[in-house]
Amino acid sequence: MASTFEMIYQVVKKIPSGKVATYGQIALLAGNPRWVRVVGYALHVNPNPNEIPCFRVVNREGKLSSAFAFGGENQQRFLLEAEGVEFLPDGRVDLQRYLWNGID
DNA sequence: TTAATGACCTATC
DNA sequence: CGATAGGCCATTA
Repeated sequence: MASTFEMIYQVVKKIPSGKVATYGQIALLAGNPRWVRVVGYALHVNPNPNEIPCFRVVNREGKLSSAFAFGGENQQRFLLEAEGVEFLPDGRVDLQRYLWNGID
């Protein structure tokens, strides 16, 4: 079924390793830039956490939301660091270098 | 069917 | 520069 969630999941799964994407970027790549709310909701339900790396999805500041119920916020940082993503002293991801361009 | 909520973003004061 | 309000879409009650 080609629902909005499916496209969102597709984009999230398309995020290459060692890169991060913002909700707005995903929404834009999914088809509509106003799905930022839906993206958050889609990742909230997260039916396939093993296929959908929600830890690679960050907000506009490069930080993850407080409701990260995947295993803890440390888990997100740990996974991203394991992929080679650097973190700023503020606890945010260096979007300037690790933000996904939308191109594989 | 209407109303309310949400892992957001942008604009305005 | 910091905080507040509004808006968009889909899902749930």
